[in-house]
Amino acid sequence: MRGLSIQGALSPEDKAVLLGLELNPRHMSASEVLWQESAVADLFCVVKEGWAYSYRNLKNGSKQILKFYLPGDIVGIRDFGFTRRLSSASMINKGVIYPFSYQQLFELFGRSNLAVGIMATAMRQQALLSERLIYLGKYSAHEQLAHFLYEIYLRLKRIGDVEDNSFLMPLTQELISDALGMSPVHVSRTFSMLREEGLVIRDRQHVKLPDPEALARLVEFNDSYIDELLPPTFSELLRARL
Amino acid sequence: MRGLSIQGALSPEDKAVLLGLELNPRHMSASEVLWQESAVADLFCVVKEGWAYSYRNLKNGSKQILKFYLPGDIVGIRDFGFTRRLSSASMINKGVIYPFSYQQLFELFGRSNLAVGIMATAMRQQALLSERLIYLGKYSAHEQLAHFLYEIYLRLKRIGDVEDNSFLMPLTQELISDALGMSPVHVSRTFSMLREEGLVIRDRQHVKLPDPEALARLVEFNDSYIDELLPPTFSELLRARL
DNA sequence: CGGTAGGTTGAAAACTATCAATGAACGTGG
DNA sequence: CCACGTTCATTGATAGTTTTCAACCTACCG
Repeated sequence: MRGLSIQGALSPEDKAVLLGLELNPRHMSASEVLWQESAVADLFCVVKEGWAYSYRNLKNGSKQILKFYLPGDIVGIRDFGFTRRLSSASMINKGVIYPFSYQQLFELFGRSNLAVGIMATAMRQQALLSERLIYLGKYSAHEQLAHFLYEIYLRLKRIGDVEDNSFLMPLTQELISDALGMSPVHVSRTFSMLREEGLVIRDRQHVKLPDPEALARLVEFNDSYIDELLPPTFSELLRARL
Repeated sequence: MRGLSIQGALSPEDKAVLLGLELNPRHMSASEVLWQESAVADLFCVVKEGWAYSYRNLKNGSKQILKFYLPGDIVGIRDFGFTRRLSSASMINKGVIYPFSYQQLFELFGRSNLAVGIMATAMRQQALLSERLIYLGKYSAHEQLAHFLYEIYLRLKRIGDVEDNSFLMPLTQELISDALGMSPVHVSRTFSMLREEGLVIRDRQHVKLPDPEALARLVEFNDSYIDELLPPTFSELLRARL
């Protein structure tokens, strides 16, 4: 919050809240893990010394790093609004971190449950962005396009725009190519492959996924980030305020 | 906020705030631009009908799409906390959107300037993620690594860990390869190229950028997302509350 | 002193981009 | 209703980038 302080934007109450936070410096050794993906998400950390990084382990054995954290950075707000961690986090070298619970973050938000909701919504968007990054980094065009289509399918399904595994997708292959970072020509070829495998049927804007589960298996889809429900502990806290 | 409503987590005040928002549906035609990158950022939109997308125009003439927005999605919170847009946004087909000003978002945050700060911090992280996505998608290993190193350089400089254009980077080439989505072997080769061009000198963890400006030109670095200052209008609003 | 982790280099294979040509669908105006 | 231009999609051939596999080297650490 140094930025806000510099700009004189913190009220006495804000400052009191900040100063009232218990600082429990935790000394970390090199390579020490902060948390593993799918662990329960209940805190974030400010890095005081040392470097850290967040990453996702991939099915092919490698991993995709999402971000490096330098001193002063905050690790783990990305999972705010989720029940479980979407990615692992680990130290690179030895250092010191200050953990804060999401509950403390709640209190920082004051009385407004709406603010919590907005924050959670924003973090959900970031989760989608992270997933795309993961696929851009380490997967072939084939898996990327499959993942992309399955994501669209789930998002449309959530708002009731999927019927009989079919939906309307007003995207040209050029737009898709600009999203997935490949050439339009290759998008076309990849669509052909998916069609030959019986995974995707497409006629102009009409897309049908005959076997969504097969697609999901192909891309190992983690659909927790599509789900809009807040974790149970969140709901309790939010209701407790009413 | 449907999710919060479902969970019964909204207080009467929250609901009053929501219902008090003026809804000004705006009808958009296909391909109509919501905003261009580096335009002043002052609002976000909820998509009611139609699809939209946010993207970044690249120097090589193509563009990288960051996200597609479906009905119910929120376009443009990503720029909350920035003076100018980091990416353009545009409709795909025709549709309807509801614009809301960032000032309204402010008010949703209630009295807490801290909450605004946290939100802005989170959005800054998302901006970094977006930049990486852009480079993963459309740039060669050479430009990607250059961009990566320059980002680290700027972030370290901000916290005073750069001296004489040199800094300590405790990353192995394997970690870098996992971040940039390329093989460790290729990271090594790309480092060699940058060394031969006189752009990067590296000895184990010691990195020196003899000519940071040349690197910046190479990657067309947009450093606004590193900068931690909030836009002037923000500061005014925040101070007005004290 | 030897083991290990990290880095470099070479050659072959795989993947993807680019270029170019062709075809299908769609909207528009005559 | 048809002709036409435009956009979008497909296919083939070639070139370029990146990966993989392998060997080798160096610095560091017990």
